[in-house]
Amino acid sequence: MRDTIPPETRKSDQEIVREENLKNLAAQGVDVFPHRVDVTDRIHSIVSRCRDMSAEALQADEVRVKVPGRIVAVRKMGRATFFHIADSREKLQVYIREDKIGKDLYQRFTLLDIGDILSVEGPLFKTRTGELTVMAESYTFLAKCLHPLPEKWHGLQDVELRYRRRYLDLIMNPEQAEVFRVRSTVIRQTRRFFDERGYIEVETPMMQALPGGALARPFKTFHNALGIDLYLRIAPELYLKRLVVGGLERVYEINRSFRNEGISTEHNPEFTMLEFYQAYADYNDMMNLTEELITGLAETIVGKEKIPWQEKEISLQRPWKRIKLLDALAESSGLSRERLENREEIIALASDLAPDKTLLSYGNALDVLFDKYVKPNILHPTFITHLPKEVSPLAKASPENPEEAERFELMMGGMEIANGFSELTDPVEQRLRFEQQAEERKKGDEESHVVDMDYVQALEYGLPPTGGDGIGIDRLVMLLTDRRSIREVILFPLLRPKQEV
RNA sequence: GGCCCGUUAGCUCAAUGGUAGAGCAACAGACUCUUAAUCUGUAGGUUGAAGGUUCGAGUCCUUCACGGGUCACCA
Repeated sequence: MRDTIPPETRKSDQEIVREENLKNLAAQGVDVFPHRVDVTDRIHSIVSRCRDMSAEALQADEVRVKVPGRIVAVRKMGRATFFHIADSREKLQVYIREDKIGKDLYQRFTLLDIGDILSVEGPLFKTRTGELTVMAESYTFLAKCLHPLPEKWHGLQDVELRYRRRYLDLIMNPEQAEVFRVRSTVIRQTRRFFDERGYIEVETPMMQALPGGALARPFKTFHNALGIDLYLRIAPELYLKRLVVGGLERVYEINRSFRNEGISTEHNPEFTMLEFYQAYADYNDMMNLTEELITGLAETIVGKEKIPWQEKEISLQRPWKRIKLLDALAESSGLSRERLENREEIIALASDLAPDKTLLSYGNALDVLFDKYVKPNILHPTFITHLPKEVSPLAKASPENPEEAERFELMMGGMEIANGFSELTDPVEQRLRFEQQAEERKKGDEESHVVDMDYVQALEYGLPPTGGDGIGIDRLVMLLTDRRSIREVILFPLLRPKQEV
């Protein structure tokens, strides 16, 4: 186990030096935890404004700045020092010399360490090598960094430390900070996308007495005053459709759902999902909307129709491929349609592929085959449609084939990104589907859908034909930033807590 | 949960079973346009934890902890 001793009980020599430097600063009358600071500029704005100005122009304009930043590199040469300050985006060089700033302030600067935060005031100039630089005429101490920063050249590499102390990752690895800017852009633009289309954003319960809307195991918790068990939601779906019953014809929600499952490069126990529902629409409309949303995001973030993905390229050129599940299976597994429709044979086949899996229904079995033969090989966005009705208890059956649902899953980069369908609106049918799920549960399938009679009652008041869709935001961000692990796009992914020894 | 890999100085990494090293960072000194600054010198370690084998273990064995990957579970 690493890092088991709390920092306060074991200090490196470097940490002791930093503490001493802080004490010395305080002894010199420096306010080491200042309340307020006047800054007029940011590194980013200075760089973007003045990077391309000539040395002469800078001098003529006498551009003065007062800019805060963290010291990330120091090059001391006797009575003059160059150092770089940085934020999570960019660096800016500062030149400080004893004859400009005075002996006392220059001496005091030796009490500052790499990692400290300060603000620097002075005019901008260009060095001989042409680098934009602040000539420090004064500086203000803003915060002490009591630990040495990771290595300046390689940054912070240790994956575990990067997740546990994400702030260090953000300080040391600007390209990582960029991932989270992209994430913010995805969410902001998604909101705008739906707002522009007459949707309203809503918030529905994350604590639910009956966890429904997906086939998954929930987290359980307890409400003291009511004395009842509650579950963290596995999906907002059933509440959002209640709102459509209530006449909110277009609703969306972006927020966390929670599933009590294994952790992998594509699964975090809490994850951000976008769900949207539109009255008077069906699953085809939802596929179209999904295409529009994602191509729009890619255009903003990547700037083109081909996005880099793990040494390859994903083409987002529309229209995206739409193929029935059984056809996709037939294509890539070599099994004929006849055999694929033979329930017993498929179940037996899937049992061989997934021997640990008990309770194999035909629908589950197709799923096993799909995960094995089709999913890993899908690079470009593809809608897999007409999934088995028995694994789609909330979707309308297909008119052509009552065993299939008017449902799609969007796959790309080997991942499932979206899942949508024509919502089942018939309350009698819905009740029947719930009862079938209850049978599965009795057999021991913990992921079967719970019976939610309150939801059935809502349907009894009339849900118009409605299309619904859920998109995994984390996975979408993975695709748009070319990250292979979901932990790279979640600021604080779930890790097992460290034990104190 | 199975299997594989990793854990060594603050960080990035070395080290045939035989005295634990380097670079960066730190400390002391030189140095007023450097930029992975340079030069000289110094210090820094319970090698993730606990056992075991051995004359001798960072290295081999066992168990455990945490992480990564993969398969399974799981949308």
